[in-house]
Amino acid sequence: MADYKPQQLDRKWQKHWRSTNAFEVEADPSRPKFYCLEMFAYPSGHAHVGHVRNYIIGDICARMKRMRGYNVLHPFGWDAFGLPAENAAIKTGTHPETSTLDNIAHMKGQLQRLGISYAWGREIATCLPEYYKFNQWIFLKMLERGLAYRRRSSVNWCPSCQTVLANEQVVEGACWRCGSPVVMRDLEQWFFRITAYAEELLKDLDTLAAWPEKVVVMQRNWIGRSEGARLTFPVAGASETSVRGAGAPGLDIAIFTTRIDTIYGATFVLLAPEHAMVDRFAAESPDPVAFRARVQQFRALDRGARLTGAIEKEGFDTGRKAVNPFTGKEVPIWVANFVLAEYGTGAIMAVPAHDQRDYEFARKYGLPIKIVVVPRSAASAIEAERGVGVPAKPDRGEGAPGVEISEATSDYGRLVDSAEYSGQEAPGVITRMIADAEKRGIGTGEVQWRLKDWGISRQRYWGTPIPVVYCDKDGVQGVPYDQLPVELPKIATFSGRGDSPLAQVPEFVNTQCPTCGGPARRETDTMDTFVDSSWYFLRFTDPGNSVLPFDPKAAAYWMPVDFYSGGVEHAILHLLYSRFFTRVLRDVGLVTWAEPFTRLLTQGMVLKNGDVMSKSKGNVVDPDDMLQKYGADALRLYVMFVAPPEKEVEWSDAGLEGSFRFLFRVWRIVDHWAAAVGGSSGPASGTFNDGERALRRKTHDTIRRATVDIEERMHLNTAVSSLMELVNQIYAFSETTPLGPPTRAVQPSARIERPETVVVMREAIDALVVMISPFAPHTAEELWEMLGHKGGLTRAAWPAFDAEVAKAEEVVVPVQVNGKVRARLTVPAGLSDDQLCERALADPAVQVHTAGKTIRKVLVAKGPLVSIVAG
RNA sequence: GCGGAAGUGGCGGAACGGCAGACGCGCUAGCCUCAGGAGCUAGUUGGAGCAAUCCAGUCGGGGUUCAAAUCCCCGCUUCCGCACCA
Repeated sequence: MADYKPQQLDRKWQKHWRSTNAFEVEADPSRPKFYCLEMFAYPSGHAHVGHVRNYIIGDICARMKRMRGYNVLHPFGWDAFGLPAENAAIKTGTHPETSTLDNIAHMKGQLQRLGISYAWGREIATCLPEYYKFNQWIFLKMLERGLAYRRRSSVNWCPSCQTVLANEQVVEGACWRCGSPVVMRDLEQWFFRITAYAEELLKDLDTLAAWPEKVVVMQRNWIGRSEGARLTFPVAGASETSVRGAGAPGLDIAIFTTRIDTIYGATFVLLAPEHAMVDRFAAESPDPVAFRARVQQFRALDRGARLTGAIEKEGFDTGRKAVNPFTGKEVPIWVANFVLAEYGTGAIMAVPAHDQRDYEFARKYGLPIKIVVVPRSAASAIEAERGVGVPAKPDRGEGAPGVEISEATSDYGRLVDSAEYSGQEAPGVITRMIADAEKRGIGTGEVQWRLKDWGISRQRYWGTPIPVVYCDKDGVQGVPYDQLPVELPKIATFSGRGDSPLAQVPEFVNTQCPTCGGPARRETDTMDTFVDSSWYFLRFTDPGNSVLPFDPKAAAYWMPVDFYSGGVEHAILHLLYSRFFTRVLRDVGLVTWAEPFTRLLTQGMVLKNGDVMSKSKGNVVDPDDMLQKYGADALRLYVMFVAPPEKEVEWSDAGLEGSFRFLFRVWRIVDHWAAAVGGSSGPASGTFNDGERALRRKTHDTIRRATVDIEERMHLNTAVSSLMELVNQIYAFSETTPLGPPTRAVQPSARIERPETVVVMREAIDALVVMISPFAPHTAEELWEMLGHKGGLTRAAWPAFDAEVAKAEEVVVPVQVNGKVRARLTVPAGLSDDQLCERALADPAVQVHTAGKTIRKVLVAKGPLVSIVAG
């Protein structure tokens, strides 16, 4: 027997694939395309089996589709900018470029040793000017279209290191390096106006039928559309005219609410500590110093406390009043720490009876609570109680009905104590109240989004320079296209001090104004690395283009990505930004559709000792160790067999060994039969005996199952198990032939008398080797060669399923009596329902259970299966 | 709190309303072997029985159906996401 030395096969076939450019492709409109993509990698240095699982999943898909006749694009690249490399540079002095390129080289080797079938000719790395030039190009397009803009925004600042910190550098409110408390600092920053696409991004989620429901829901929540009304609460006493809603500018408080139907219960107004009106009230207050001190307390406290969990709701009275535009009554204005400045208008009307947060706040400070909605279910009970006329408690103040409530009820229902709206019900009354507010000029219907514009400025070195210059005379200007890329200058030392590292490079900062030629300064911030990953899948369609991000024709052929797989941690940001970018590029005219990823798979993580693998936990399984022991194929097969791709799995050495044993089992049986079945060809025909027909049935049934499991259901684990079943049956069949089992040496006298046996065995073994090749490509290629096939496996034809052959001649039909299986009839296939019923009722085991009972019903269900109801 | 997913042998997991536990790991017995942590064969949900077979059984409780792991309702548990979004 030929030795099975998987490590040698790995080397042999990987070399072969490389030297023949086996996986490089060109667009070919005459052939159907398939774009298979795994999320590209951050080059951290070492891939562990958790990362690698994803690449294997994609590879099974890519290899299978190639054999199914598709022109398969399966590229890989590197998400190569980012903070870790810069952090390392600060610590060790190694330049990010050096460490990044080293890491890429190492990880690329790892993936090649796994035999992943990438078109390496299309490899990209986002840290190279050829790539990030087009980040800048897209930025300029956005700038032209008003989709990129500047505004002040706060960043984390470490006063001790004198530097800006990214969110991931802030650990529990403190600097990652020195542990000092982080403060907020306002800087001018660049934003992408993703909110301009909010409506479309939300609506089109409905078209993503082949995305996991979970991801769609997460995106929907993240976008967070809510319908409501923007209403004006004039500040009392500031201007007499404002009471009628024609208020002097700056003296109205705008609020957003989704519950205008509760407005008669709005007994106070709350402002976010950051609300513009707060500063004004402070200035006008009797004691501005004390006022500002309290505000400052909230502004400072907020951020740190929010990380650790729920903060106690606190606030204080501004001493000012606003007029509820519906009741016409004055209500107090408070500042509250839980009101968010960045959502809605930064101010709310508080309805303590119908909002739990407002309720807690009202209770704490003794503010009035007024019930204005009676939920349908509780209506009669509460009305009965109200009827007794329990006096209002002092802390509920004027207008509070005599109903004791212990929590807010936010259910919809019938309005009470709401002037002319009393007795009406949501949702109708909401529409009417908004219409009335619009008529009176005190408000308008409005849609609010939880999604905010995307701040892309990073005060970092290792990223794409933002292609903008500032001229004292001509203002903010995009760098002209013909001056791209704005290259990242080499920096020798990384101090980790200062706001933006690039600001410390005068040769970079000082430039000329593209308009007047006078002195100008460059933007020194770099882009968020999510920009890089928001369009890389398009770059793969035309990675060498130096004029455009990609040729629209290339994208038109290859896109959209047919199968995209990666970690669920990118369910929101990366995927949402990619959908946003694709729409922008559509509006720019480079592509013609909006959704970049047709089918999405979020693969589960690989755990070790019940925990996510990580260097710090010391539980990393290095694929290279496994390759050395068992070869790439056993690892690939195991990772696919252990569970469905979406599920997380616990790593098991024993399981890996089992997969190795299976491959060895395949190797032995193919080797055992290679001489007998190899070399010859032709369709399977002849007069087959029972055993031969059974094997053919199994072969074709396996073809059907494996094809569906891989291509449609992505149940790679069951695809493998069906192949295992086929192998088991091939072994069993082999035992019945003169050649015997592969464990026994073949007798010199052994000869296969029946040509049909050879034909059937060849059909089974050929199909097996082809179908196992996506999982175990090295072993399969070697066996394929051993069987005398020429031309390699990567583009061999996937076996064709023949329904006639797979059809069973005899079927086992279970018979249920009152829902329990009492007999199994072995009958020829194709009996009529009546014949089946007749035989079922005649069966002795059935008669035992129907004896003495009346047969009430007999039916034949698909399967087939006979169901008898007796009683 | 809101939203999502899931609960099946000792373990990983199968089963597009129709034979629960495919396939594998582990374990048990036998064969082969100088030996085996190799290979082969058989067994392996629990309980009763020499056995044929019978009873129970897919988190718990109801329901729909000739038929439910699967569909519906209530509850429990676990995991994940969002988390004061007005």
